[in-house]
Amino acid sequence: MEHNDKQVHIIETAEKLFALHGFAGTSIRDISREAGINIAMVSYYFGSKEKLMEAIFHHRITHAWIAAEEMADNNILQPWQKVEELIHSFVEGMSNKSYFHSLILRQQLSNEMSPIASLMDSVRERNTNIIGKIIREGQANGDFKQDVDIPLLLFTMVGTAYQTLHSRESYRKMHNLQHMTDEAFMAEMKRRLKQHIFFCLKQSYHK
Amino acid sequence: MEHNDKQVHIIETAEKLFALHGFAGTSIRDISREAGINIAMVSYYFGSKEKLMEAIFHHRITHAWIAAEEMADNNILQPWQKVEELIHSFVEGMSNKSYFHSLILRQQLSNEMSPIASLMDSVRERNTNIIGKIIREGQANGDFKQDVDIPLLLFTMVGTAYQTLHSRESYRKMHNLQHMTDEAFMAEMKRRLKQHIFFCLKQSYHK
Amino acid sequence: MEHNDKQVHIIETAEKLFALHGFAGTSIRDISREAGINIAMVSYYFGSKEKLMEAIFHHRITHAWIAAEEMADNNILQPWQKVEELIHSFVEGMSNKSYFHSLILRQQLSNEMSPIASLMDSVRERNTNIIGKIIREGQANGDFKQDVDIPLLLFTMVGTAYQTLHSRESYRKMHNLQHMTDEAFMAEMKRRLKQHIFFCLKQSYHK
Amino acid sequence: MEHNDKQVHIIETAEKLFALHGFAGTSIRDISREAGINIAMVSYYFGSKEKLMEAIFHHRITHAWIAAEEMADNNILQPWQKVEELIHSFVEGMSNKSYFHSLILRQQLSNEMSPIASLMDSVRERNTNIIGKIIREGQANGDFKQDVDIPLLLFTMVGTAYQTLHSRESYRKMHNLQHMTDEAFMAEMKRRLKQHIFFCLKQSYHK
DNA sequence: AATGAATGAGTCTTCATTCAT
DNA sequence: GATGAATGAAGACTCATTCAT
Repeated sequence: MEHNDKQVHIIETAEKLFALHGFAGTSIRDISREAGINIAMVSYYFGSKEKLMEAIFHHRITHAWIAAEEMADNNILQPWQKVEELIHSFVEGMSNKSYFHSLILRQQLSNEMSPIASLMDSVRERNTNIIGKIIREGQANGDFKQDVDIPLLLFTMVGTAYQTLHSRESYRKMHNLQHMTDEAFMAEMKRRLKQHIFFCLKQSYHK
Repeated sequence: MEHNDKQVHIIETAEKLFALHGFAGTSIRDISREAGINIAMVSYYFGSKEKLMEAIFHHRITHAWIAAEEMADNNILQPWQKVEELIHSFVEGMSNKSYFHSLILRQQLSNEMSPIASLMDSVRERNTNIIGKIIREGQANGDFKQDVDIPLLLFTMVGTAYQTLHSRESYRKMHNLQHMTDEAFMAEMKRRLKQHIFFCLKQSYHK
Repeated sequence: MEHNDKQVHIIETAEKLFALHGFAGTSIRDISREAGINIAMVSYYFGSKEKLMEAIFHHRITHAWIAAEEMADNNILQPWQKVEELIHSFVEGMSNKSYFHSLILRQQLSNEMSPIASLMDSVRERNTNIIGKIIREGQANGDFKQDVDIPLLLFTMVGTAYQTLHSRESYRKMHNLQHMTDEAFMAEMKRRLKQHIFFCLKQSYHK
Repeated sequence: MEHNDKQVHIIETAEKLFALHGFAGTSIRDISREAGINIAMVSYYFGSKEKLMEAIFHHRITHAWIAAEEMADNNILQPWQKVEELIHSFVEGMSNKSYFHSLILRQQLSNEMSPIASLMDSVRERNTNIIGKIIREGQANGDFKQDVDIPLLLFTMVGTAYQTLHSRESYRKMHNLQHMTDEAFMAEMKRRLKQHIFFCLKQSYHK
């Protein structure tokens, strides 16, 4: 399950190309050309194109969301601070690993039964549980209403973030922010996005 | 630009397969098998696989959103009613043409310059203008705050709806609604979804 | 065997395209597009693409070379005048029906047994006989040497004319005749060509 | 630019088939069947059918005509001996590489602009220069007339040789030489052909 | 451990031809 | 008599994968 440097290089190259052109739209030749490796390396290291895709998911998922779980169990932060922290880490995660999140979205669109699909299902379930734990804690201490629809809340967070990050150029144009540097613009957009999501959730379910 | 019955049949079959498996992941052979037609028909009618994809978009987009434009100019409805109506028609549209909306999402993920991309850009621009018009009307009569971030508002609506409709089975399982018929469940989910989006927007930006 | 106007139009269009791009390199679609007729017309009128090719040859050959035969039997002209006349009519024929002569050359390159090949063989035999008759007449009255190699003589005439007419632009450039009109240049080139061929033959075999 | 044995085998097989049936009339399937190789090898080695055609020309042209250039600059031979030598090497070259010369002729018939066409143009120019050099040398020492039309002279040499070598069977039949072995016949025909061309040129332009 | 050579299956597209009208 | 619709076969080319080295 551990990958050496060369394997990681292939994985991340493939992640990018699969994200941009889809699984079927990316040939092993494309990957090997972009990564500067031999065509036979993919089959050699991963067995097949399919298995390479699975390797990408395992590579990314292994170390993810552990922090979130710890935070949910944290006793110092207030529920709303936890939500804020969750939104923050989610938006940052998505914008840092944007290729991977494109992959997730693509995988979700092809609703097939596959090892990857099962893996993602379990991830989604875990995420729901984390949020559920926070929400229930908030309901217990009177911060949240009783009729919060947790999945919808998760969908709003995920969906809004997806949509915004994938439409960054439209967003920039609509707000006439072309004068900013790329970095400054991204920072500003993420700031507004986090605030916006937080407002959406807070106002909807605040008691 | 007009398509006969057989052409529409091919278009809708391709729309479904492209939505499920992607453009590159769907072969003309797959389409012709599923549609029960000869393999050569696709090239015969549309010229190429690429042109077939364009035909799908033109087929769907031609008659869309005209109602929304009319509604925005409507003088009887209040701004918030218009937003409600917009959410309603958007969610209904997306759930009725779910394959097509998967296609849009896929197209958005491959951020390439193409005739289709330009077409979608203009559609997005039009949608933004419609909402903008409603919001500004609401700001004028004091219904909305002044600092509404219209693009983010659009992204929340679109993103939440996408995410929910594509995760309908997860949603069903999380709420233990397996006892309902498919129709009843969909109706209930859409009801909750519309209400949720409306709350998100209303509470965030209501003055 | 008689062709109506529409059929002749198809024949001549096909002749041009076959000459330029070869038989296999020209599709029935190309022909019908260029001729402005329906795709099914070729099969309808001629049965098949192959049969259309045969029709082209029959169309052109039926009325050809009859004059040459008459001239050979003529009693007034001297043998060398007949040769001169032959060269003249051959060069003119080739430059007037240049597409057809390209076809002949192409057919000759594919040394296949076919109805067309047999037809051309008989034409070549007839041409050889005509020249043979003139030469023998010249040998009888002492104008020609006895050891004239008639086929080689024919090949020189045909080959030189072919080569020159197909390299007209090279010829023009080599002689810096770009200032002339196309018509004037062609006339001049044909004049030189005829004279050149005549000299080649006359000087070689004149007694 | 260097080709291994297998590539040369493919090149020469394709050369033969293209010569006999034309470029469009020869499928990659035909070539691979005749050469006893896998269909994908052509694309694998040469990239495309078109590139294979270019490879044929580069393969043949690279080492050609260098001898001729050296001979033209030779100080021992007399101009007429050089012409004789030129005719000899040209006829031999054409009969040894008859498939390739069919290809050249075919390429010339389709007067298209292509990398190959440019290549052939430069070859033709070089050949003309070589002959021109010899002729001018002959004019200087009084062997040739002043008004020699060099291009026409070249066309006679090339055209006669082409025409004769491609009509060898007709020639054999016309002279009743079926009793000779193929080798003996070819030797005899080439002997007569060279002499014939030499006479044509000599008598036309000898002072 | 790593790779260049090779291939059978599959890709999209075009072909000449047929047939119902 | 003439044609638009339709198709099976074949076209060139690319694919993921294997194997000998």
